[in-house]
Amino acid sequence: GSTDGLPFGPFSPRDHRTLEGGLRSWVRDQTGLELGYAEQLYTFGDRGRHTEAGDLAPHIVSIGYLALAQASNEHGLTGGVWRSWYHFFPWEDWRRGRPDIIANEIEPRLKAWAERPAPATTPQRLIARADRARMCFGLDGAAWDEEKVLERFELLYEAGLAGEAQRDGRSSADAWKDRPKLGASMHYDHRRILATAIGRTRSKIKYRPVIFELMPDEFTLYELQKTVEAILGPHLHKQNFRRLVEGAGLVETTGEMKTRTGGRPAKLFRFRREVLLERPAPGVRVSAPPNRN
Amino acid sequence: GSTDGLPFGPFSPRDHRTLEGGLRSWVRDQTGLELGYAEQLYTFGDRGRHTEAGDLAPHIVSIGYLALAQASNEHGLTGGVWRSWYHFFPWEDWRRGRPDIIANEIEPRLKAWAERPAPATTPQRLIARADRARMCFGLDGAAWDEEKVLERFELLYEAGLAGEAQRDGRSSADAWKDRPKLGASMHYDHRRILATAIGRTRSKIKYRPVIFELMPDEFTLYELQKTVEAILGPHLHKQNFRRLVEGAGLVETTGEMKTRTGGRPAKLFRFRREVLLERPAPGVRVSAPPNRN
DNA sequence: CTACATATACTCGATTAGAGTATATGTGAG
DNA sequence: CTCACATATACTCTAATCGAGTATATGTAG
Repeated sequence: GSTDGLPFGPFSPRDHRTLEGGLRSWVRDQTGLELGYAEQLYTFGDRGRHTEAGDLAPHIVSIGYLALAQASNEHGLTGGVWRSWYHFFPWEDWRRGRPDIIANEIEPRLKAWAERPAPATTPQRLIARADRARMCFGLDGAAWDEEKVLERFELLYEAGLAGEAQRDGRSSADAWKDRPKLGASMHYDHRRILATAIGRTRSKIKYRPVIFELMPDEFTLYELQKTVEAILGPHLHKQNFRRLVEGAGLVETTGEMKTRTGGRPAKLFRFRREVLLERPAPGVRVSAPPNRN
Repeated sequence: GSTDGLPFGPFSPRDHRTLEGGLRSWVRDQTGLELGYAEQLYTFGDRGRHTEAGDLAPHIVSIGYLALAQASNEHGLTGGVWRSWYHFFPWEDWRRGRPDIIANEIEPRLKAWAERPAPATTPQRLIARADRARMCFGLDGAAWDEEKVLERFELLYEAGLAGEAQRDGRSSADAWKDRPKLGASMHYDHRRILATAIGRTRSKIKYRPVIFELMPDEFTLYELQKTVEAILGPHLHKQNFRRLVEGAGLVETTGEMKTRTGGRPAKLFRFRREVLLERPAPGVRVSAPPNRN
């Protein structure tokens, strides 16, 4: 079908010495992309992960990775297509303020779900459905935590609002059963893996300079800010962002300027590699602005 | 031999629905311990992990977990022995100030190692040996980052200062070859896994209230502080610790007092579960005091 | 030449974090 | 019995940081 999925492949110790080496090699084969920074995310091995493929399929354990590549790399794409991650998680894109889908779709449908009794098998200790919805999606004045990407997806999945839930045969007595599902579905549990990756990226850029894995060698602070915003969601206070990034010693000027920015020309900067030797956890330490519901 | 190792066992989707369920079940069988909080750490699957078992051994992929259990649980231990993690990582224990082993053993031996040329196969981008040693162990005035447990162990391993390196056949032209190795070795790559677990725990308690998984239901703030210090290493400013923990809404008084503390009786506290509904990332947000080299 | 957009410098106030002082109240040695 | 001691707890002070705003510079496009 037209459902998207992540690149994946088998690992054999015969062919590859390390897991990460295997990853790089078949991502190269499948997409033509040369990966930069890569880190392990999570290993998915629960029974029934591959319901999509039928119950008789062999048990597969998948090791999810997060990897970054420079945007310029995209031209070399020989297989697959590029997709914005917000295609699969529209509620995560706060760049133009709180996404409408939260108030229009998520909030009412989750509230309806919260009012139905949870199955008796649910352990005691668990937080009530309504409270989970509130904390995850920042409803009723709660704060939006941009790192809780996985929690939010799992909640929607449990509530039967993700396409995958239906496919996996999770029945849901949802009154909104026939309403469109939220965000584009993916093969297997790949959307879960992607959710983990987004959350990890959002957390990581705050204490490791991985943002520069996505940038060209030279860039303006505005471009850097737009990249950070694309990852984190909310838009940032420009003056403070500058102060932050320069004060943290993350960048240095190249001496060049970039004109044709649509305004005053901007200084070009590059990543200041020495920062790795100076600070234990250098990163873009932005905190989300207060809740803007 | 008398070498220690972590509890481990096989996973079969036949017996267990989830990876974590499998973990809990055979930890219970092997040790009698009932695990509280558990989280996946890392999956170790590189070729040659099991050198100890010989080259012909089948390739084994291990999924490392971090799990916490209450101290009182310890009495139920039916298998294995309890060990302080500082038995394996003596340089991580900063509770009584900077451990002597750093100045007496680690610093001179790492400096000697740094002066020898790195093998030609080492990639360009890598940070120089001396700089890595400096950043990892806070030498020459650099800050000590208590979360870099894995980086430190890997450095010692590479430098041939861990017993496992010798066992794994990593030759090292170390002038100190016959000097005692640092910290107690463990089976396979279990010390690596433990290092990952320590680092993750140190990071986690700062933004998740997992510290209470280790505490009894009621405790004094002093006991809580000692537990945090046992995990993080450095000792904390008592008055500020109180302010922090109470101000964050993490605890509430039970109304009871604990006498026989060796001083003025202390109020008893319990974990305030509601904090989970109030703050997105509640935890013991202590930052390490400035470097005390 | 002027509107506009972006770049960049500087200021201000609130909050927080590190550190210290002061005082309260038990236990146990003599 | 009392006093040294250890711990508990309240409060203060100062510096650093953070969010937010103001002011000004310098291009491009019409």
